Amino acid sequence: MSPTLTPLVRSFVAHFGEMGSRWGINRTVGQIYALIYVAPQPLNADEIADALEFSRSNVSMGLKELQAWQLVQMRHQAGDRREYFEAPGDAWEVFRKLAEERRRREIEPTLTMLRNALLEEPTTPEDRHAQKRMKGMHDLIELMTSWFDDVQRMDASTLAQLMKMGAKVQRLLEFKDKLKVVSGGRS
Amino acid sequence: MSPTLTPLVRSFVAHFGEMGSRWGINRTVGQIYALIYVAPQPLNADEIADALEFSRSNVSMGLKELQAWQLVQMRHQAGDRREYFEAPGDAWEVFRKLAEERRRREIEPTLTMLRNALLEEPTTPEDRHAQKRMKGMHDLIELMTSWFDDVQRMDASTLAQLMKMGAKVQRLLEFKDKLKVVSGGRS
DNA sequence: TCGAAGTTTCACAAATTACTGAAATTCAAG
DNA sequence: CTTGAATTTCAGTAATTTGTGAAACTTCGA
Repeated sequence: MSPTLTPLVRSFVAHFGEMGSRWGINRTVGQIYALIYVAPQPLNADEIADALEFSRSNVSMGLKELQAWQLVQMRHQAGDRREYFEAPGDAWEVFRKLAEERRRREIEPTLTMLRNALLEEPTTPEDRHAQKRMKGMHDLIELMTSWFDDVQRMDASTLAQLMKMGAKVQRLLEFKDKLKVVSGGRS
Repeated sequence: MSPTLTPLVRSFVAHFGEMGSRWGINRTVGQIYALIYVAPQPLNADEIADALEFSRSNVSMGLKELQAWQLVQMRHQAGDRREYFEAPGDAWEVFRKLAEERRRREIEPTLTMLRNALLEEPTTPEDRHAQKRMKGMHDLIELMTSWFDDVQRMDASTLAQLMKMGAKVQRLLEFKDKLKVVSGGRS
């Protein structure tokens, strides 16, 4: 990191580097994102390589990965052929993208594997038991992800409202059930 | 993996090995968990080492980590000094544990860093801008995690109800708002 | 079409992480 | 206490992942 970064930015960037591995991205990628995130204006690859003292190609790879995650977007500036990068400011959108990508990488493959495993005809008692367990895992994941789909489709204000309600949503649900009982409806 | 495993179990275990790295655990740990998860009865360390063809110490380490994640529990069997391990069957509970642990490792450190950064007095325009961005990140994470706390505190049936409703919860919220308007209440 | 500015690829080096087996430790029964 | 089965630690090695710099490639303007 070149001395042109302020200590505040420097420590933010360093933290993202350290956490990167826990988040499934590498150090470099984390730091590049952090730098772009706090920068007051879009940065180009050279500025990033210079500020973080990374090799130019490393920055190029990192930017490519961040674009795959849709965490940064490319902009062009008038009269400059270079590509500039910035981090979208809408935090909700960022969260949504992260969750979506993570799901694609960390959940979907497992769901596919489980579905296939459940199609097999069990041949032994062990397999029969194993399939029961797999079914349990499969059903939970399916429920969670389809709920997540629903939540993601909500607009930000509904979501914010839901979140701010927190556990109070429980009371609302109870209330709803009471209404149904009184009017003789069913779920 | 010894030939005593059926192909079904074998592929389940192999999948957890491959996915392990994406989930922030290592291959060995993933495979050990998978094996315990589908096993019809608790297993001891030797059985695991034998079935997966891992060194005994590797299994020992892996079990230690799984216990730290609270994904397996230890049992003792009468007249046998060895420790036997099994995976809790309640999938909700497993999910809760995973989420909690992940939060502790992946979110809390960042929240702490952000809180500290926001206490600093900005000395330059760049820092002022950087702090604004950090505040945005901080607030979102805080909102998400506190909502998560709320959700976790709900009992399983409320949660299941909420999830099955999915996007329909939006209608319920709108309904609630209408009631408030009619009765002159406020949020 | 040429060349300059920019980006990407690739083979290798460096660093990190995972795994092993021997040695040390723990623990319960005799 | 002593013994021995079981578990854990640890240092060294193996494997994987990450980062570099040179070279290849792309693109756009003249």
